Amino acid sequence: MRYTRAFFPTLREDPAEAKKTPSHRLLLRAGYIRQVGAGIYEFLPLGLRVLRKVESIVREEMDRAGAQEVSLPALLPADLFKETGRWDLFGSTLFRLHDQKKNDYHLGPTHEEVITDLVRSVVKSYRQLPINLYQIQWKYRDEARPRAGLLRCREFLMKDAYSFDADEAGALKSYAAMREAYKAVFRRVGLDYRIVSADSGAMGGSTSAEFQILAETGEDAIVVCSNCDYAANVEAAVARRSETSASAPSGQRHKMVATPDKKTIEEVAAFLKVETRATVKAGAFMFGKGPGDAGALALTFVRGDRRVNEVALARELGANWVRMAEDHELEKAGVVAGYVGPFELPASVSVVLVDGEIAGAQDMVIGANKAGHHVTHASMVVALEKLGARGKACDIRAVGAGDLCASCGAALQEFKGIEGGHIFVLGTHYTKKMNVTFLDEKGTENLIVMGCYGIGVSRLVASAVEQRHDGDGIVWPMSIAPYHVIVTPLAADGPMMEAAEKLYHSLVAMGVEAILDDRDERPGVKFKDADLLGIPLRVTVGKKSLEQGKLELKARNAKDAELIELETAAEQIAARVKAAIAG
RNA sequence: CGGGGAGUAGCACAGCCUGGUAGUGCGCUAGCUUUGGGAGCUAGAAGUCGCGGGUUCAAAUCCCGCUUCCCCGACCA
Repeated sequence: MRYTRAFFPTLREDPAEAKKTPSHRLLLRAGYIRQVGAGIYEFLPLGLRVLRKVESIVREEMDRAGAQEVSLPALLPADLFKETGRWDLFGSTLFRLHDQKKNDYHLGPTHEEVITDLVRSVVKSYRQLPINLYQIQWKYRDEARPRAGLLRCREFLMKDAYSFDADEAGALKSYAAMREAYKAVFRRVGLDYRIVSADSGAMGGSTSAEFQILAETGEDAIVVCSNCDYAANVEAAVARRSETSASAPSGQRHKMVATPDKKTIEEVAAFLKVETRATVKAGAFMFGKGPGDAGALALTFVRGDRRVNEVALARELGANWVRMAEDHELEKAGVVAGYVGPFELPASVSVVLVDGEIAGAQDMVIGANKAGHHVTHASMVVALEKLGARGKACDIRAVGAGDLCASCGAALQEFKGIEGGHIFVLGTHYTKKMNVTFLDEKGTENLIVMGCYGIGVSRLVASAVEQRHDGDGIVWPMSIAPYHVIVTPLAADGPMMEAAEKLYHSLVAMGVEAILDDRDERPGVKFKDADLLGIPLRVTVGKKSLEQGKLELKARNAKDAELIELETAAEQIAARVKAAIAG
């Protein structure tokens, strides 16, 4: 590509709409993407080339793993989502529309129903299983708040694969194959990532893992063991229960004390002169199944210095949604906000969860269920006994940095991550709802067991930039760079330009993707643009070195340039590109 | 969906409070000089001031409504 003919609209200044997220800022500035609306982007020539490369890597690894590519529509009639209930369940995130006959349609946010319907119409026998079908398709979700450029869009490119097996064991095998394929994809794209166990949500999944790309701008928090291979999304994380200072009986009788206007843990602990870890923090949540469900009240108790993990809470409650209760909801149940405790609870409170870490604690400060009062020297053991069937001890506390690994006891580290991929065993969640069966060897009808596997293709592009950029611009890995090399003559005509032309043509002939910066610009401008674009290799054709029969080769991620022989430059560069792609 | 901010030339922004000829820098066009990390000078082109309504002799500026975008939070199969 000759730069003078290229559609590379770079910006000298940071666009106002993207000051925050590095990938957003740089992809816009370097002319890879343009924003059309909130969470809607155009891919310009450079951006599309990168997107296509990531797509190709994904496609190669999926094909290698035995999956077959299909293309399902982005525009879908509502019937299938209505069949599984997701027409209602998806709520406002679904882009809905109707045709001229007023029939309901939507844009596909994900394609479980469509693919399941396809397989349902074809597969009748165990002989046809297993199958793994995938597509690379634009998905549409009406995100309440699109943000961070390509990281959270309303239109985004996703690879989604769906496996269909005769039984759970087969599904696990398919899952394992996808896990390996994903590892290959993330490695080839050049991403620093962690595979973490994840919450499967309420969608009936049993086994699932996320491929989390480490980045400061990530929306997810993950914990990783500093010693063993344990890693988890904090939503699903568990940790060793740590010693609570007040775990042993104090020998003192529990006692109600006045704590006027001391509502927060910090206020109470300071007032009673105890550590926050010797107090119990109460929480009140409403939970329910359906989106319109009125919900029920659940009280939670965790150690004073802990927080509740709402996802773990939902899991324990078997709920589809959980939110903090409002004061009027507490009042209605006869509970006093700020002074909630596990003793003397009104009968209207039917669900009480006590975190496992304090379930055995014997000497704690707790709310007295009476305005302005707390109870000291309280035993959670006794509290649980008295609660009977209403109470349950389970792990609902949030896990974070500094907690100890449940499997090996080493310290957990916490990172921010971008969810780049997610693999699930879905089981029969969809096949049951959609009645997708096959006949086994004995002629018995069985439900097909599914798995689903997603990779955010456009999100990986942005993620790569999040991990690979510096003050001057993007630093692409060779495998997904839009071009491998940029040839930069320091004059737009004469011997330097002639040598550059010659090198450029040799490179192209060898299959190297090259840009020739044939613009009549000052060197500084060319260097700045080359750095901003992030092309992995730059060859500078300068006067002095050319007179010695040499060229300067500089890697984008290296500090200095090296001199290479003009004669063999093309071969050397081609070899280097090839080696870098191979990783 | 709750809270905050902003829409003025391709980009970044000033002007608005105190109504009266639409401005600056970058980019763009032409010319001259310059040429190893975003050059200098000269001359130019380029704007329904987000949209609609109102007040006024007169609105980018004041008032009302709408809309879009950004940020924080909630949400995120």
